[in-house]
Amino acid sequence: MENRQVGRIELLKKAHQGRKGLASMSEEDYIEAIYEVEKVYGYARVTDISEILGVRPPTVLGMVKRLEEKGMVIHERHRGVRLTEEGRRVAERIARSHELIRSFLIGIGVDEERANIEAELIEHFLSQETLEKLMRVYEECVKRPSGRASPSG
Amino acid sequence: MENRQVGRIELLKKAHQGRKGLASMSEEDYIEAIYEVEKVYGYARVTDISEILGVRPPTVLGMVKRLEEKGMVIHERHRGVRLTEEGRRVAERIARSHELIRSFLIGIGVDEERANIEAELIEHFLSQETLEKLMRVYEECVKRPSGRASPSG
DNA sequence: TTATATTTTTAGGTTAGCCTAATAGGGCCG
DNA sequence: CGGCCCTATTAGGCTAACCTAAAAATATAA
Repeated sequence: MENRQVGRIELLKKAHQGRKGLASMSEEDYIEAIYEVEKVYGYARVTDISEILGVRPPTVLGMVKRLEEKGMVIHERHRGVRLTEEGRRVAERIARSHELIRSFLIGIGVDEERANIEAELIEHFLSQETLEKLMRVYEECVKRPSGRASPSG
Repeated sequence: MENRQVGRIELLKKAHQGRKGLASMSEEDYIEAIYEVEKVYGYARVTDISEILGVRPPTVLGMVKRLEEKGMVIHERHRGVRLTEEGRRVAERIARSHELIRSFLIGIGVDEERANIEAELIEHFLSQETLEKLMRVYEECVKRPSGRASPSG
C-alpha cells in the first residue's frame, strides 16, 4: 500500500525533471510581441514592446540585446527592432500554438478575453505532440460537435 | 485594415495585464509536493520535497519559511512540515485541477508521462471557469466520444 | 557511548527579470 | 538655429528562486 503511493511520488519527480531545458517564457513573450508589432508597422520600437508586455523600456532593451546575441532579432540604435529569419520562425511557431489554444478555449465556451489571457499563459508549455492532439479534438469535437457539447454556458 | 490589427495589439496588452496577481507558480509546486508526501508519510521532510522538486534543501527551507508566514504550513525545526487547513484547501484545489488536466490529456491520446509533465505546467494558469468548461468537453467528447474522435495515434 | 552517517539549517553567492533616475539622441516648431 | 518633447539608452538596484559550502542537530551502529 505504501509502495503504490511512493510510485506516485516518483512520478512527481519525473514531472519536474521534464520542465528543464525549456526556453525562457520571457524570451518567447518578447519575440511574440515584436512579431505582432512588426506585422503592423514593419518594425517594433522599444516603447511598443514595453507597452504590450507592461514592462519598462530599459527592461525591454536588456532583453532585446539578449535576443540579438541569440540571433533572433536585429536591433539598430534608435531605429527599432526586427526579427531575423530564425526569430520569425520561432514567432510563427508560437503564434500558431497560441491561436490554436485560443480557438480551442473559445470553442469550449471560454469568453474571448479570458481565452486570450490563458492561451498566452499556457502556450509556452505544450509540446508539438500535445498540440496536434488538441487540434484533433478541436476539429472533431468542438468545431463540428456532431450533435453534442453545446459550448455556450 | 491597420485599425483591425492595432486592435490585436490592444488585445495583447490586455492579455499581459491578466497575468498579474497570480500566485507564484513555485509556491503551488511546493504545496503540492508537501501534500503528496504528507499523504504517504504523515509529514514531509525537507529532503523529500527537495527530491521531488529537484532543488536543494536550503531552497526548500527558504520556501517553507515563506509558506509558514503565509499560514500554509507548520514547520517545526528538525521535525518536518505539515499543511495547515488553509494549505490543505489550496493543495486539494491544485490536485483536482491537475488531475482533470491530466485525464483530459490522456483522454486525447497524450502519453501518460508527458501528460504528467504538461498537466503540472499548465495547472497553475487555468481559471475555475475554464476548468469547468474543459471538464465538460472531457465528459462529452473524450470520455464518451459518441462515435467520433478516436483518441489513439 | 562514542563514532559515523544523515538530515537540517545557516551563511553567503548567482542569475533572470524586473525597477527608477538620469543622460543622450532625434524630430519638430518658432 | 535653439529649445522642447518624446524615445532610447545607461547606470545602478531590487527581489525571487535558485545554488554551494560548511556548521549544527539528530539518528544509527559499533
